[in-house]
Amino acid sequence: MSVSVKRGRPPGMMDVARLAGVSHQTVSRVLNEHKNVSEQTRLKVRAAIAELGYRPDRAARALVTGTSRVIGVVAQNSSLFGPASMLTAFEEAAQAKGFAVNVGSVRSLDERSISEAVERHLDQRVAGLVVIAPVASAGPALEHLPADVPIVTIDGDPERSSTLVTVDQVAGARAATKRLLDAGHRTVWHISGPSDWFDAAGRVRGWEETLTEAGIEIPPLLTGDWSAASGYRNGQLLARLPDVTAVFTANDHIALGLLRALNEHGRRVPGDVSIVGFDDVPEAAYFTPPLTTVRPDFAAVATATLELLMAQVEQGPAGVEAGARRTIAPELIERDSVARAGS
Amino acid sequence: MSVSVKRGRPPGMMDVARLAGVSHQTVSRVLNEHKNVSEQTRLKVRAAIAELGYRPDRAARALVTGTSRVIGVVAQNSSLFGPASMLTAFEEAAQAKGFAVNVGSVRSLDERSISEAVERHLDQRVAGLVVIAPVASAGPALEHLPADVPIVTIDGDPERSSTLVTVDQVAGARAATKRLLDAGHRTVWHISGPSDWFDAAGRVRGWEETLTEAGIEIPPLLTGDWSAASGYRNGQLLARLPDVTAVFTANDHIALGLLRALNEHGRRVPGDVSIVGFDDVPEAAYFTPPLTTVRPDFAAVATATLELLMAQVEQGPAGVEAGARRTIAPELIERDSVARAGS
DNA sequence: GGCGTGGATGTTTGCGTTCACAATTTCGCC
DNA sequence: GGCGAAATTGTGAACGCAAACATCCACGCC
Repeated sequence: MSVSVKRGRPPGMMDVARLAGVSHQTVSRVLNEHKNVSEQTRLKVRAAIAELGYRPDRAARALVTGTSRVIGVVAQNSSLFGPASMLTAFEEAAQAKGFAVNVGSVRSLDERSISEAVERHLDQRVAGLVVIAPVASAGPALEHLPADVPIVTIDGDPERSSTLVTVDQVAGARAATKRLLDAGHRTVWHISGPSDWFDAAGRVRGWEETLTEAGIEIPPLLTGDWSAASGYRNGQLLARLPDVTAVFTANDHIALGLLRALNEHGRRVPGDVSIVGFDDVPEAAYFTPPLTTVRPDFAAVATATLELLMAQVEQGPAGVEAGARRTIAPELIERDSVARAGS
Repeated sequence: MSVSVKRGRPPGMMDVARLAGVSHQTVSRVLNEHKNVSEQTRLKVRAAIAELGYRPDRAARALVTGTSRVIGVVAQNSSLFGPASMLTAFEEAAQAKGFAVNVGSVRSLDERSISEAVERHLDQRVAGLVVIAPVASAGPALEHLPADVPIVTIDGDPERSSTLVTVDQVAGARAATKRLLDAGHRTVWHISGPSDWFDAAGRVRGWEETLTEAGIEIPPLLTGDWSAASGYRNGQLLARLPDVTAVFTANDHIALGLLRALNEHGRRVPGDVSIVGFDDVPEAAYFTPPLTTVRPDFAAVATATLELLMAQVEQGPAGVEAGARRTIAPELIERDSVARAGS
């Protein structure tokens, strides 16, 4: 609080240099932790910085270096649990590495919206881009962007050659389905997410494959939209089919809706029907009954994403390219919504 | 794709000016939509911009104008429904006004963490700051920042003189409590949020006031931490007290945990116990039974916040100061978790 | 003792933009 | 038909910083 001369502009490197009795370049060197600065002057400069309350101007730095320490994230603005969790997990990881995160949320995941969000980020000259693009329509939006901007896609199109981090939906779905089969159920039904989501598709595939491998005929697929409402709607149907004893839902919220439908129809969980969800939302342990579910490791996804991105940022995008990938295996969390068939 | 000469640097205003046959300043004028530019040159410049794929460099602009079009938001990184919803709602609103949003999430809401996050944003020379600071400990962190940075606090300390936007917790709690009383219950219990949260305190107060005004003695306060787990824990207790017939929970997740506890103890909702929650999480309608709850209007909060912030940004922080306030009234959403006493 | 070597510091330049001011053109009007 | 005001365009800074290059100094070596 020593000096509070209210000049128009905040203090710059020059001011610090003057106060410390050195050149502005020396100040710059101290800031960037160059070697070849004597301990003595380093201290003087540090003191001057503190006294003036000086902060380096990122804009000026960005201007001269041509790059910022900001990462742009494109995500859906809904409060869908998965994407939202990804976002905060990533933000935290980036922060630890000294990067700021710019969110460009998007109302819907169509090509146009995503393109616009990406453009906005490009305008800001972000150092890198993370796109949480779980649907096919997002692909084309990323086709035509400058080759030299580092980008990592989360839950994007496995077919495309981009750098990608995904949760292993298939493995998660297999674990869920297998758990139900192992409990002695003759077959397992599935309420899926929206069919244009890769996540949903992967979960359907894991379910189908597991059934097929067990030589079981695949029951009709029910389609939801991640919402509890869709779980309830489909549940109305399932609840009337007495031979339905095991359901794997594409996420926990669908499971919640299903739970209510089953309950209203007098079918007990897990007594009459066993259920496995996906996501492990924090409340899943307090559903009635506590939900057995599949937990994706969002922190791991965030870390992997950042690693891949940093590699590109540092080595230049050409260095790594070739579509590096990372797949994160989810984990089955056992709780009380699964019981042995006929028990 | 007409021109793709791979120069090191992206094209600048100079390049555009040369191509259009005008001065760089004219390009600048076109970009900033100055009057006094003839339609003809405007078109020429636009064409040149398009041809080169030119993007103005925000860093350079920020350098010279001394301000950016970026707003920093400090929020808790947890996936707590309220704060997360605020964040996305605000992001969307800001975007519509042409502002980018920089998230600085924070692990816990203590003074140090918040201070650090604020510092990070200040380093980035944000145009304004939004702090979602629902706890008292956050106050001091905002005490000593430069007077000239626009800042709006969401759900902050009502006692402090800062510019503030809040959900009217007291009114919401009153509505919830009153609803229960109107249904004929002799009294209403409450499971609160963490006591250091203003939101939680406000809800407690609304509950107490309503009871007091009705001449009812206030039952012991049970304290939770927003989690379903805490609802369950407190529910164990409540479930054993036969005279508990109405509970107002500080949020929907607590209600969910309570629901499970009640269920396990064979107490039916709403038959034996009526419940009202708070937040209206998307799944609340699919709890068993569907939860009557209080819905805060996050979009309205976001809009109000942005308005207050913009006023400061535009008129300079001095213009508005004096702690402008906005309070958003929540709405009671009737569903099936409340029944007449003794029915 | 001259010369090289390398550490410490200073000087200059330019990043891409806006701002303040200057220069030029256009046009109305008597 | 010329003069002033307004419209349009251009010129030269300056913003705060890092990179490249230049300078100075101390030290050790043959």
